[in-house]
Amino acid sequence: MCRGLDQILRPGMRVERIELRCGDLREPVQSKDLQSLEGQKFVAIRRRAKYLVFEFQNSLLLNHLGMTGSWRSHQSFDQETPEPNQKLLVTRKHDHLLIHFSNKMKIIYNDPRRFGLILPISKEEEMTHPRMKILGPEPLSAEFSGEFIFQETRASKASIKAWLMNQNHVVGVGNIYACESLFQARVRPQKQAGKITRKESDLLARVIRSVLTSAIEKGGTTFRDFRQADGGYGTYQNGLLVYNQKGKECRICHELIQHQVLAGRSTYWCKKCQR
DNA sequence: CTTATGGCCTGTCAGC
DNA sequence: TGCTGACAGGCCATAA
Repeated sequence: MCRGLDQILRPGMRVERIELRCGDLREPVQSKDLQSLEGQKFVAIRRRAKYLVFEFQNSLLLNHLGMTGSWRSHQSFDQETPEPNQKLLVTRKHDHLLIHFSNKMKIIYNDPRRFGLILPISKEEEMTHPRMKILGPEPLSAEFSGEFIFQETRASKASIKAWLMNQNHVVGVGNIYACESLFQARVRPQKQAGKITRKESDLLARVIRSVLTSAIEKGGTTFRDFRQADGGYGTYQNGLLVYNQKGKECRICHELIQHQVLAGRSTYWCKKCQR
């Protein structure tokens, strides 16, 4: 999503108007909270954990997609042939926020389940905001290593899967990627985090990097309505080894893939390959 | 303090 | 076909 938006948004584009249609998201947001963005130039977009960070001249807009959030763009005005061929702006159900730029480009935030978050903050707050400061290291950063996992899990009585999915420990590892990583590292999701060995920690760090890198390359995992900014689908679901594979044969040992709800989330594993 | 659970929402799918 | 219930990639308030 970040890459898709980066292709569309150009530094210097000015926000003409912010149109909030529904502020009833994870945290309520009101039009007046977003008003100061109007008139500001767009600077850049980046990602921190599962948040998109829109950087403008004087402030930031954080956006978490939750489970079903997505952005698409709309060029409502054809510069070459203005009046007669003007494209109508077509909006859809669950379009909650529209950012209108002065060059007639619009980006539209759509989120059926409204688990997403729109949060305007100042540039100074990026590191100190309660939602930001609790976040663990990026899994693709140097800070995230086998040593890190081993040290940080010593006192934990939670399952390794719950530990990995806790964004305070390491960010970006969601349910699918936790299942897939644990399979590749041959570690059972139910294993107590504090009992993970140093060797398992090293392997886990390596496979998490490779799983996430591969998923990013493939544009993510699409099941139902998760889309990229261009409306396309990711293809990571085609290579899933355990997630959503209940009752199918393990690709390594042909044992049937197990399923249970662990820490409230659907969990898949191979009882023979994973110890 | 840590960990587990239920709930937020709407849409989709399988099964009847 | 239409209905119902289960379930969904995240997170947080609350309970234990």
